[in-house]
Amino acid sequence: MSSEGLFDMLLVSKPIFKNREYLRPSYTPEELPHRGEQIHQLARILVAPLRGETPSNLFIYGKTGTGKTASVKHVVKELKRVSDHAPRMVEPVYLNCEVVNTQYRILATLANTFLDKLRERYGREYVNSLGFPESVPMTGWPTDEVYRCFFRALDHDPQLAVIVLDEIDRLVLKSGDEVLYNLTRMNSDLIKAKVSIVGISNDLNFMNYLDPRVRSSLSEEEIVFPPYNALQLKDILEKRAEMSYVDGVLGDGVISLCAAHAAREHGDARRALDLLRIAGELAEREGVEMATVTHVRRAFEKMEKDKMVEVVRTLPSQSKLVLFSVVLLTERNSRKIVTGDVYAVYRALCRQSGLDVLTQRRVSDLISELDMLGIINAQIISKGRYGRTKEITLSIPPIQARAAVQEEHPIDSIESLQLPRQLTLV
DNA sequence: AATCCACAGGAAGCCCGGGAAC
DNA sequence: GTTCCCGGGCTTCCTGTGGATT
Repeated sequence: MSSEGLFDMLLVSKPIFKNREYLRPSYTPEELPHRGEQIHQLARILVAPLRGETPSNLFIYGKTGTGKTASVKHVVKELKRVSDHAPRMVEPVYLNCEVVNTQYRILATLANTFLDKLRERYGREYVNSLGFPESVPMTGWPTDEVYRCFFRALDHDPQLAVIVLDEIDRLVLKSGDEVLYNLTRMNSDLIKAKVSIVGISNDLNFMNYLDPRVRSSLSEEEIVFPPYNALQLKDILEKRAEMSYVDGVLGDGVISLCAAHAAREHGDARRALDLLRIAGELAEREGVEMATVTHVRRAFEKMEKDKMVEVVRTLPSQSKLVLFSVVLLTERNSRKIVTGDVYAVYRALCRQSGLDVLTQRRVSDLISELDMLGIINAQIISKGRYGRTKEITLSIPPIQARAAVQEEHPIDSIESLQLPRQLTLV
């Protein structure tokens, strides 16, 4: 192949995408189809304080990819726009508890946010004259000091702080519910300002870890985001496809198939969009002018594969060695793989790479764990007189597993190992 | 019917790192 | 800082077991 033609194919073939950004998870659409009811409820609850009523806290629950975050962001944005003419300004703060996940960091972020707002409104000198610091450092202060700073900055003006805590379960799991307790209690001490907490979670179980007082005050209002069904997903995909794909490049049934796949996985719209995008990217890479259902199928396989490779790559090294043993045996052996074989190879691998050799008892557990993860399949079988064991097969292509494991253990083949006799002569 | 293989998998306890409590 | 406690990874020791073989 001449290097001259290297880019020809890519440039000459017609583009498939108009703008693929609209298919990425980072893009928040203006319009959220099939979430009208939830958005309406959200708006109804959040707008109450603008009419002088006491704000309610709000808890939102729904599986991943059901539009929780997008809906909240959307409503909060609208609310802020409307509130310019209301007696009480709305100041939304969005915090993702996956990132900001301790009491201190949350309070510090809030304090700094409202300090900034104060400066915006009155100028730096005035704010400094009130004895506020330039900013709250992200570490170092006593927590109650940070809290007080936030409190004062907030209560300086009549405003409604809408504090959105996304993935709130992460916070509670890591740092407990003390922050939530403090935040939900604030309203009784605030004079001019008010706060409204919006908690978002995809795990309903975490409520059990909360202090009952926090739980009841956080879930004064609750909104559930049900999964999208296949029809709704199809509708969403169609809208986005129109924005991101060139007209007519999507083959028959492409969107339906993406929707069907995602509907099976608890109606995750994010997954559906990924699928649609990757299918297009595969077609593009091939240099064809249309994405078909075959591309969707391949995109689906690719996504599954990527997920699996990631799981294998992050396995602890002992598990990797066990898995690698299975891979080597799969490549070399025609006979059934059983626990004993795996352990023998595993020991040889350990010795070669200088790792501690675990007991067979432990390796047996590791095998079960790999089975649970779906990387291998281990079935207990009885060979009568010849004992009872697990029969093991690899659930993923050996090359994939190899690639993911080998970066840590560069071993070429089973021949390079010194194995016990009875194994080598197969 | 009894035996016996090659493990499965439960129970108890050790060791270690990390976080909470003092 | 020290002490205490907890959980995870691991070992040791153990009992249990399905079915081909005797």
